[in-house]
Amino acid sequence: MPQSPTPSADQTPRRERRKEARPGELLEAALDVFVEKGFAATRVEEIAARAGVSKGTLFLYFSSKEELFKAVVRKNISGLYANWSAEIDCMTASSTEMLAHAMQEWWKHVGSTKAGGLCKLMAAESGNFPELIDFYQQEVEAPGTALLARIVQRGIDRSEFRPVDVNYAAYVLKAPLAFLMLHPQGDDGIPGFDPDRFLSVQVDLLLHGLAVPQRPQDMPAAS
Amino acid sequence: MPQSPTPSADQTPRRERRKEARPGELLEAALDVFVEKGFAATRVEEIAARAGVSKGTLFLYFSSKEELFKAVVRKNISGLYANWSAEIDCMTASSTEMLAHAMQEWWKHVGSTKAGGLCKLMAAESGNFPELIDFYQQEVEAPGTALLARIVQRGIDRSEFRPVDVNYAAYVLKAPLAFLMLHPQGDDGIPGFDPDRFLSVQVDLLLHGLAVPQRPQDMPAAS
Amino acid sequence: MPQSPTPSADQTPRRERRKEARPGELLEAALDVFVEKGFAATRVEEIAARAGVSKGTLFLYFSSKEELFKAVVRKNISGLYANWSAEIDCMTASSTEMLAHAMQEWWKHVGSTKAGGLCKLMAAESGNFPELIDFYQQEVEAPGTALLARIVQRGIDRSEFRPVDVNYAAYVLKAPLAFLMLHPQGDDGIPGFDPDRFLSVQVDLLLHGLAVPQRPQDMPAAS
Amino acid sequence: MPQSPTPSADQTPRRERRKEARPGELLEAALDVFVEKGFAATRVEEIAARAGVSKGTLFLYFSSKEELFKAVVRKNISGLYANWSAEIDCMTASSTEMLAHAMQEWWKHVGSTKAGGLCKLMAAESGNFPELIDFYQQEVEAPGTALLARIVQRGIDRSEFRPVDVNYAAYVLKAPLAFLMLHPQGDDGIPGFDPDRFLSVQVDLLLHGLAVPQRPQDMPAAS
DNA sequence: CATGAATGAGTGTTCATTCAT
DNA sequence: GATGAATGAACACTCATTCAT
Repeated sequence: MPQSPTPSADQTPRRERRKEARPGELLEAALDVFVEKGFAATRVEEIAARAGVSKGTLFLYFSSKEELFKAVVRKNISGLYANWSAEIDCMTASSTEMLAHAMQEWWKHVGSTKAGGLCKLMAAESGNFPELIDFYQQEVEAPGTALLARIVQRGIDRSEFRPVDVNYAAYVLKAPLAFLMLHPQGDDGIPGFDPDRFLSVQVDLLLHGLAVPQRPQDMPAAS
Repeated sequence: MPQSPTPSADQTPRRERRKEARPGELLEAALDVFVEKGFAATRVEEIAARAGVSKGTLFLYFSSKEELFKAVVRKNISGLYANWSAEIDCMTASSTEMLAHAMQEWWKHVGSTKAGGLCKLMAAESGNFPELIDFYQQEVEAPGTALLARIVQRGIDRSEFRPVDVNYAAYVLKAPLAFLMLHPQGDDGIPGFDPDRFLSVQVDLLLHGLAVPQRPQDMPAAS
Repeated sequence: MPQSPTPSADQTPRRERRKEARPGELLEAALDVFVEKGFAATRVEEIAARAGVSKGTLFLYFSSKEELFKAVVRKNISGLYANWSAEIDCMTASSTEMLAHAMQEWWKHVGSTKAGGLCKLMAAESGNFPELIDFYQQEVEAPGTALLARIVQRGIDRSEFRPVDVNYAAYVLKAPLAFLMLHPQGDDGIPGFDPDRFLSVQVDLLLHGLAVPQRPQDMPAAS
Repeated sequence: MPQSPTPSADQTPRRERRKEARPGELLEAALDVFVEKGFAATRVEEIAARAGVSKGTLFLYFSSKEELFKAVVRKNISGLYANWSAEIDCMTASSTEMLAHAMQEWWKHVGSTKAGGLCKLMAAESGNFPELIDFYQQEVEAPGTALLARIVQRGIDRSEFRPVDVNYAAYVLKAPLAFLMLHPQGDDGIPGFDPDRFLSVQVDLLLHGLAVPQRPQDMPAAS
């Protein structure tokens, strides 16, 4: 005990400890309210209240409602792509497995969580808030598409996949995720609908097609 | 009820006809503006102006902005799939063609139109209209899924398709349509993204799969 | 009965009559409050309250606090210069009399009235609200200077005045008016100070100089 | 007593000296910011920052923004004219030169400095500080007027000036200074306006008049 | 004494809703 | 019925002031 004679676990004074925790608490509250109400319909005062602070305090940490929203997106979505991209590089699995894995991971960590609500939000309120949509496009949509395109390209390079337009393939792969995200889950959802089952079927179909193979015959290797 | 039982050309004097037409004109204007701006960002004054009436008059027919929105949804979404189902029954094309046709038709007549915009809105601002969500589920989602499921079942029955879970297959087929609807088109959209091209790739992938057939044999190149 | 049987003086309905009076009432109230409190310290709500309307109504007629202020300036100052300039053109008095007249008129109709407070305001809050000061410069200062410069030029042309730099002379002439305006009048003012007397002395000095003429001798006509 | 026990150079430890210097540093910073921004537009936080202390510390020394402003006025305006009066008494120049000198000096040492800015502020926002107005009248306006009046009286006594009402003449002389002070200098000012030139023209006019001498006779051109 | 995190009343502005005409 | 002038409750954001540390 170098310093104070009563060295409890709480060395930092309460005020200071709170200061460091504030942004995180606000970000969490903001995520909840934005997802619940949408961007336009969210009142900053409610976010502040849920974080247990006053309106003024919120603006101490985030300079505007829009900045706060961006911070929420960065914290909950943007960062994930960086990790995933790195993860891809050191995987040895087949590209098929990789694709299935990537989609399942996205659903588990984004789509099925509150972060998924953010994506829904952006799609909905895109018309207004043009600055926000640009940000979202760059920070979320583009990296996501790029990640999937990279896996598809890898599959093509390794002759696992047919040669297709990788960008459109990436969009196709994203579609079911968007679909999943859009649909209300839980009580309001389609009764008996199981997201994981849906993803399995989706991956099976995308990889093997719906059509019955037409009498498998010789096929020249993809040029 | 727009179709009165006595559909004469012009019996009612013009003044009165306008009076009876008012709600319809307002609903039409409201559809336009809501789709363009979103619910929160829409000003009732603009709707009134587009319908050629004063703000006060709007409130004569709809007790609030929210009621007006509900009326718009009810008018435009209900019965969306009524005719289509019948059309299916008398088609003789292959199930593959049917599927491609159905998806393209949906995009052409719903997804890319104002009705599509309404669906986007519903998804987006559903949080604020919990009562509408069931309605939307029953009137739009369920029939759409059923329609696709029927085609898939037909394909399986005729040995055109592999036997798969028809409901999940239907969801899978709806996914790209939802994706398409969600994404902003025109200037705000992804540069270089072509919805029709996207649908082609999608249909190709869903029917033939992404994976190279396991036991590569001779097969004529798909024309 | 097209012509109602009780044709009182009030043919226009009360609501409508008010509508036409509103801008004037608001402008009057705004003049009072702006002069009393300064631009920044004035709350639009107080202006509205003094005009007997709600805050919202004010914005029905003026799109912002700044626009309202500009309108006040236009109504109370800008317009006067146009009249004066025309008046000048048809006067036959000597340039000396004209100058004295112009300055007295300005003091009577602007400087000594609430409008004078506006000028004081502009000088004070010039640092902030750069848009406002540009407007004021163009709308008030420039025309005022131009008017005085014109009279001085006329005097020079008619050999009534010595040839001097007319623009600086105009500034010199404006100086005492600015001085007058700046000084609190009434109870707070300098005891025994009489603005009219001040102007007389000023005009006398500016025209004849303070210095004793040095033995009047031959002097070549101004080239 | 060469090393007096009290007025040493630096007996107090640095910490404490800072403590005692605080109010002065704050007043200096406040002067700067108030003059730059005006009272309403000044943020106490900026004053504190410029003084190198925290916002809270400022309130330790001044109970409110308003009190701080008053203190600034009292510190910077009082005694403005104390020395000048003595200086006048021992000058031997002509009264004409004295007047020109006095006005130029005032502009150089007061009008164009921060103190001048304070006067502008006082005039502008006086409405919000009624108690300061008497103070300003006694400490600034009155002594300034008296000083000029004394010079004019001297000129009359020495037959340099025409006999005029000395008090009003003093006001007339102050007018251009007030005018100068009021007008924004630098970039915001009237383009091409030169304060020194303005003062020259002013002095020339006030001393020799604008009007051509009535009985034009030979007179050497003013050098 | 000094700090700076926290506050909350206050600001200009918007817009759904009302109601006298 | 139809109008549109009027309303006032919100809203995002600011900043003088307080007070726990």
